[in-house]
Amino acid sequence: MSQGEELNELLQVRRDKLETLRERGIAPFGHRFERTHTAQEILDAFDALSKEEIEAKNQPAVIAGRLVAKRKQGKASFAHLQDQSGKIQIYVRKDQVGEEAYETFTTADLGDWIGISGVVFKTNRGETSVKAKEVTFLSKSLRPLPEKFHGLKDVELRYRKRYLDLIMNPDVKDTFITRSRIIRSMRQYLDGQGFLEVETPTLHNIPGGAAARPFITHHNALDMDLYMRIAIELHLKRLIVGGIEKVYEIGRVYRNEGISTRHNPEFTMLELYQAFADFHDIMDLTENVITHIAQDVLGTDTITYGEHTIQLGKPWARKHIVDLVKEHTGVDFWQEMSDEQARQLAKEHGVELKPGMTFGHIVNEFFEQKVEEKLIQPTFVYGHPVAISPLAQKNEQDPRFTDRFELFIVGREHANAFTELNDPIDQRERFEAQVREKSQGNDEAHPMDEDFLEALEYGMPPTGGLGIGIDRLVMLLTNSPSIRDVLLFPTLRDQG
RNA sequence: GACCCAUUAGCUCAGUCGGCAGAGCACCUGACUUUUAAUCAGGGUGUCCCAGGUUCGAAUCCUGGAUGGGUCACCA
Repeated sequence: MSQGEELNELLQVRRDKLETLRERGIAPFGHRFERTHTAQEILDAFDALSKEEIEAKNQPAVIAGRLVAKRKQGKASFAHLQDQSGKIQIYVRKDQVGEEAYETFTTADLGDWIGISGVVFKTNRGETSVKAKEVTFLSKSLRPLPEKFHGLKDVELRYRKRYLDLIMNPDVKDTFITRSRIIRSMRQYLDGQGFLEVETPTLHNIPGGAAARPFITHHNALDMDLYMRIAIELHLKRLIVGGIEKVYEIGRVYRNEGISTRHNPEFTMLELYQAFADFHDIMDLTENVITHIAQDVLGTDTITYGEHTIQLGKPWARKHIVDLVKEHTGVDFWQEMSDEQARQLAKEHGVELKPGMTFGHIVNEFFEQKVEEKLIQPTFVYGHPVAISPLAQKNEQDPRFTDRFELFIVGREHANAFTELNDPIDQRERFEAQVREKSQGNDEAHPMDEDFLEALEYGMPPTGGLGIGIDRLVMLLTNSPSIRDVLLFPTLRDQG
């Protein structure tokens, strides 16, 4: 509440009640409170028992929660308290708690935090509840909660005031609990495979490791611009050079791009590098880690996403990008051809190109415009063209393509991986090609990174690397249609 | 960035052809000792997103803007 804001009746009433509490010697913002049970613990232990069985146990319980429903009935009241585990009904009688405490309870507002000490019982209607012997006022709520039946639906309010969304919509909390479990499961799996988790800088001197526009920031004391990282890649590969053979980081990356149901400017990536491995090994690892997470967190490898039923059970399809383009369009990019011939094919098939695109870009455009959205079941698409893969090793048989794959599920990219380019001379040429692209207007082309090249020149073992977008994986496993549903506080414009 | 849609009470939403701003929940007053979207009686609490314009008169029509959502673009 800003200082000057005039209080409407709803807000003023609550402030008046706060004063009344103070006058009666009750702290409106109280102190520690020791409880014996959560709401769910009581339900788990007693809900299956009969009214008589519960009565015979005469089980004391101390609970605490937010008052979310209240049904006053003269000298007795029913209400529901909500804690992190769920809701439980309480029954407060004037003749049990005394006049003072009953007054405190009946004048409490929805949203206030209350502690109850009493015994577990079951009502005539069969709801397991706690009958109060003592009422402790814990904390005052000065603003009214959203409506109890319809909840909070306004999407903008749900994102801007996520706490209200969490109070009113139980599914939301479940999604974020699942998100936490997914990440924990991922860590446990990788740790079990002997990977070392590390933390590398998010402030970079050169924004590399991906093709994306960065956020620029400034360090005052050094008087220099820094970039928020767009990928973790180049630092983890330096660690491979340093002899850490299995390494990963789960962390935030930042890309200065558009916002959509699948893109947030900051998002969470897993990146992982394994010495002496190639992209085939990484495919196996990717399958293993995702099916492990699904089994561990959801207990199944068959999941529902929107209208689709997805089989996450192994093995997943593995298809070359050129074969997929051929399958879906009839165009055969295995044949040797000039950039001009490729452009002609794009024109014939209605594939839109930007100026300066070469053979490799055009193959990729065919894939993105004609194939990608059709890959519903898990599919490893491999063999991406060199032109769009400046950090991947070339394929030995056909150097137009690389030993790289992307994982597609429900038509979306979920992972990107390759046999890492460890030839510093080739890497320099790739960077130089990217710099040329940049000068031709591709502002997402990769910049030259001399420091990284120097690291490669000391010798990097053959290495397989992987990136998984955690947010999209959570979307998939929680059946969430928008990335904002799996981010507690998605990026929004400043309120006008 | 383009196009489409939305914005009315704390929340969820109506509002007809341009003619006094509405409902339910929440809230306030009262009744009520096993209720549960408690019930009963009474009470409307508002910058109709903002700024202009048209009109005797605008929540409603027009123009511009803000915020959000969707689609597209961007995102290897």
